[in-house]
Parts: sequence; structure tokens; C-alpha cells
Amino acid sequence: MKSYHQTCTAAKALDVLGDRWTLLILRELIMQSPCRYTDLANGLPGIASNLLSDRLRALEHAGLIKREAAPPPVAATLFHLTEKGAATEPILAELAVWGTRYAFEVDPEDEFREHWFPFAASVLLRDRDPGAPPVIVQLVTPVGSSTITADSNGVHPRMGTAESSDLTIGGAPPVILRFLSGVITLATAQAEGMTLDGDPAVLDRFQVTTTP
Amino acid sequence: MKSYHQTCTAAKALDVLGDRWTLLILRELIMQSPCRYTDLANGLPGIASNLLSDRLRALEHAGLIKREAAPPPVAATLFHLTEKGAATEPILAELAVWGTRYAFEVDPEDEFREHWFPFAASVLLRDRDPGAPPVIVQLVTPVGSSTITADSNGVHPRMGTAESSDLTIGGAPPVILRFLSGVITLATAQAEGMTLDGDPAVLDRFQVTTTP
DNA sequence: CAGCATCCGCTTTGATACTG
DNA sequence: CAGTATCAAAGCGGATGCTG
Repeated sequence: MKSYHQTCTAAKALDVLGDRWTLLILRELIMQSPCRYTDLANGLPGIASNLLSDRLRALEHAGLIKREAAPPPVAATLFHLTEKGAATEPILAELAVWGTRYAFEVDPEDEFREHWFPFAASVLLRDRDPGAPPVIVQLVTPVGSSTITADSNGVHPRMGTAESSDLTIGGAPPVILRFLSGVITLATAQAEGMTLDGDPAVLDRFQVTTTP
Repeated sequence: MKSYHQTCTAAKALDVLGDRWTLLILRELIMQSPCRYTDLANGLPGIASNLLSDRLRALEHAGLIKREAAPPPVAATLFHLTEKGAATEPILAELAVWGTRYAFEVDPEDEFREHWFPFAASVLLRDRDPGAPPVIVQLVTPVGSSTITADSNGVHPRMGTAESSDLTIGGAPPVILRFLSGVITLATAQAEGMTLDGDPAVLDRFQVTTTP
């Protein structure tokens, strides 16, 4: 990307992150790091192969990712985030919060990947008390199950079910997202089919933004 | 911008905000709204006139800004943020935080506008106790003075000096930014020429991120 | 198959000039 | 002041080909 050539910290960030696809590549790495080129391509439907290649090179040069040859028998290049790259998560979190509240329309033509939903859900949850005992929230939707863990290392999503959980949230992804982002109330969400199983007080652990 | 066509809230946000210049236009409006076309052009050195025109039309169509004819004797079009547009501030804040920590290099060739510095400083300050009495922080730098007010309406910057302030921070913009973002400690910042005048406890009011 | 590189048609951008 | 008009250059998306 051409630099904006402005002595402004937001503009400097966009000099690195502002290219088309770049932030979505970081979204994939936040969920999947470390992973292979093909895993990234699968999580980024629509990207041209040369562009993915170009962006990965630029991100490596800028110090946000590193590539390493996986040991045999895997024998593939693994891409993973550096600290600098992992630190972009709050940016993606705020994009997801804004997108949920102001730009989320479900188009049946759009592509969908199962791991995008727990990503969106996890960035909406801010742990109010990271020192408290860890909690596990299970998400169960028609498209699959995922688990969100909140402990001293932060709030992190994982695909699949957990052996045990403190709270299980069921329902359609759009309803759960709109509830977690504060667009709709708990009562409205439940009226739209969202279910809670377990200890509802777990929700108080998180800073669920209220509608302004 | 071409849509990514992904059922992902971050991708949906980027469908609206991901075009080149768009987020920087919102930065200007966060600082200057309402303002005129020419004010925006002045705050965005390097933008082509046709691009600014295109982006403003797109932002208006997406509902992030509105344009209104100013009453005489001003007789100019005024652009101002809607709630949807103002809600992008946390995204710019996280970009500025990341940029300060990981991508802030001062290039003497870069353009500079006086209002960019209080913008960057204000987004680094998160009020821990919005219910507490308002505080006023004055920034005094070689390029000008600005004031940051924290009250129940949030943390907001303003150009110029205030009649009174609870704390005055002096020094070079890069040093102040690196201190407020937690890249350097208070002691280091003071060794690099940053000065505090007034009640240093005001700093505790804000969540100044510590270096990881 | 993983990880690109090349080519090509199309769109977007940037720089400048011009207008009501 | 608030934009249009024009045009060259760069970037993007899609297809294909190459190499270990």
C-alpha cells in the first residue's frame, strides 16, 4: 500500500493494515495460527492466490507474521502471528462490534465458514475480571459448536465442544451476535429462539455493551 | 468497495469502511464535525478531490454522515457525523493505539496537522470512572496547545487552551504519545523531556495501557 | 498437493485541470 | 466553495502454469 505520509498514528497503522484483504488475513491467523497457506485460502473465499501471496510477504516484512517450515512428516510451511500481529486483535474486535451493530445483514449468497462465528462472538466479550476463576461458555448453533474460554490469558474461542462448560448458549448465530453486542436485550433474544443453559450469572462476568 | 461477500461481522464492517481514505475521513469528522468540504480536504493532505467527493457520497449513502446547507451568512455545505458514523471512533482508537506502539516512525517528509496529535492522545485515554467529576488535561507542545476533557460524555479533545486544567502535560508529541500508550514509562518520558504540571493523580483516572 | 509466479482484462487511484 | 472531467498508472480478480 502506498503510505499516506501523515504524522498520525492511525494513518501509520493503516499504512500497514489498510490494504484490501490484510485485516481479514489477520482475522484468519488470530483464529488459526499457526496454519498453512491452504488453510488461509480456505478461510478467505474470493481472494486471488497471487494476492494472498503478496499480502503474506508484506505482513512478514512488516513483522506481523513469521513463516516456518513444519517438521516432517507435515512438511508444509506454517504461518503464525508475532506479538505485533497478535496485537491487531482489538482492531478486529472493534470492527466486529461495529459491524454487528450497524452493518450486519445476512445475505444467503455470502460465503460462510464455521470458525467466523466464534471469532465474532469472542471479540464481543470483554472479561471484566480476568483474575477470577476461568469460565467456559459453549455455543451451540445449527452450523456447529464452539467454545469460548475466559481466563487470565484473555477471551479465546475454539472450535468444537468442551467436556464441561459453565454456560451453554444455543440459537441462530445472528441472534446470539445481536444479543452479545447489546443490539437486542436478553428477553428479545430469547423470544427469537436463543436459549441459556447453566449459570446465567456468567454473562455478568462479561461487559456486554448496552444499546445506547 | 467491492463487498467481500462473507457472513462475518468484521468483513461486513470492512465492506463499508475498508476503502482507501474512508477511515481517515472519519478521523477528520470525529475531530471537526460539522465541517466543510475544504476543511476535510485540508485535513487529508494527498487525497484527490474526486476521491474525497466519491467517499463522501458513499459515506452519506451508507448513513455514516449527513450533509446540510449551513444557514446564511455561512452559506456552505456542512458535513457531520451520524450516530452510526460516530460509532466508528473505537475502531480508529484501536488503530491509533496499535500504530503508536508498533508503527510510529516520525518521517520529516510526512505531512502534519495540528489537530492530529490531540486526536491520537485522546483515543489513548480510556476513562476508568466516567461518573467521577470531570477532569481537564492540557497538552502543550511545540506545535500548539490542546485540551482533553473527560466527563460523563466520554473523553474528547479540543484545539486551544482551557481557562483551567487539572493537569498539564508538556513535551514533544512522540514522547507524550509513547507514554500515554504505555510504550515507555513515566520516568523514561520525563527523561525525554516530558513535563507534568498539576495533579499527577489525574493520570490514574485513565487506563494507561502498560507495556506487555 | 503446497506455494507460489505470470499473464490479462478490468477497476480504482492519483494528479491535474476545469467549472458553476 | 464544492465539486467534475480527464487520463495515466497502479491495483485487483480470475485463470493458468510451474516447481518441489
